[in-house]
Amino acid sequence: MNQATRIPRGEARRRILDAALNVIRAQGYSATSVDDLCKAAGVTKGAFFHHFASKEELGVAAAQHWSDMTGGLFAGADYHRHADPLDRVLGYIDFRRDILAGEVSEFTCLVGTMVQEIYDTHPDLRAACNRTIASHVATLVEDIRQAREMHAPDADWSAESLAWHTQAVLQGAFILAKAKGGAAIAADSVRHLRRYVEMLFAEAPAE
Amino acid sequence: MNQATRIPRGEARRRILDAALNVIRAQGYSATSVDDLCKAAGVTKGAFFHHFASKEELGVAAAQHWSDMTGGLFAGADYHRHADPLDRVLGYIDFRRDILAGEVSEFTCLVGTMVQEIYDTHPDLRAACNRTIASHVATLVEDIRQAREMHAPDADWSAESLAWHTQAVLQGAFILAKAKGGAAIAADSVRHLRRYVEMLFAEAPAE
DNA sequence: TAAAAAATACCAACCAGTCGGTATGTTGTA
DNA sequence: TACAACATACCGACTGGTTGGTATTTTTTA
Repeated sequence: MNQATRIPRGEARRRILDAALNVIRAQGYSATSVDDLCKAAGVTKGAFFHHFASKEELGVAAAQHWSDMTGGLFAGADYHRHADPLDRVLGYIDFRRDILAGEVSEFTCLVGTMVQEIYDTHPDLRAACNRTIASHVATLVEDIRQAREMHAPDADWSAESLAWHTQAVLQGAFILAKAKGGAAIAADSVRHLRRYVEMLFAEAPAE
Repeated sequence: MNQATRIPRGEARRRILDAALNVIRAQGYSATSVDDLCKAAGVTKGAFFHHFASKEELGVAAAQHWSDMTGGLFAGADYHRHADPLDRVLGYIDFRRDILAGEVSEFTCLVGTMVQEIYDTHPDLRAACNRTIASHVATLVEDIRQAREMHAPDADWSAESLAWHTQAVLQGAFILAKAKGGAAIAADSVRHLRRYVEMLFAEAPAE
């Protein structure tokens, strides 16, 4: 009967992955059933298990899909245009703050949500989430390293550890936003993060 | 047959709550079934639903129980002995860092884990988690306010926002620890937080 | 027409929650 | 102080519905 709404052949997998991004961010991984995903994607269960051997495998693929989507978003953002690497780092932080708008489920992180629930019960999915976070961290490290060499070469912290710290602040900010029911508290935390980075690179040279 | 292992009358409720703290932190809220909780607590399903009208109501009670347990832990810690409020704030941060040891599920936060999953689907439980975090934040605000007045009265941030920021860092650090499978990365982030607080209160007066 | 892609129908295990009933107090009263 | 009346705590089999996953059939396209 609903021929008009039939989905084009070959698109089921992508539609399931796109649906997973939204549904899992709103409901969590465990509370999201395969049927929920099929309904949101507009496909049948048969199509689902044709493309994914299990729910966990979908989760792993969704983590990679999230990595691809957000990777494109950040790669295309224009904070990269700054000549000074510190401006690129601060531009990244500002970009993250600007994103904090609208519904909570729209700006929070898929892999942060998933790994919170499944880290001890689904090793492969945990590893996939870790890969996604680590690959995003890797895109920050080079700018931070350059900024450190230029502005704070003797600092007692590593570029890697600061890059991971930015992710800790963001992930924690998402949790507070979920608890309070709004983005404002998250933006406050990102502003503290910006101030911290400014101070790290503004310190007077050793006297 | 197992008369010896029968649990004393009146202890079922407490045992369920204690079990919930551990099981939910390890498996997440949604993935934890009522039967899981009953098994871990050594009680029957009948006892469970005698004390809690629903799984969500158990979650709400567990958030309060967590608040009571951790509230006692922090109230009894000896960073409160410092005369300078800044030392109390830094002592709190060090205390949080020292706690980061052992199994991930033993140092992570119950309400952070729960609210991540259920913020959009279980309003009462979300509110309970928010109350727990807010009440912990409240225990920090007074020390931060005093430290601010003493060391940085003209700062362009509020005591409340810094207190919430500490929780963002901690919650985010837990997520990274879950993703990476160890406490080390979390301790790194808490060290960044300490450095930030030190710098906030060490700034030279306006020139 | 062969093979991939998707739909349909179905299963056994499991889920949150219910129910009738028992064991163990606690309270009122003579 | 004895005992009836009642309340609380607990038990575990059971229910309707849902779960992740499978087996089979139909459709599409190369």
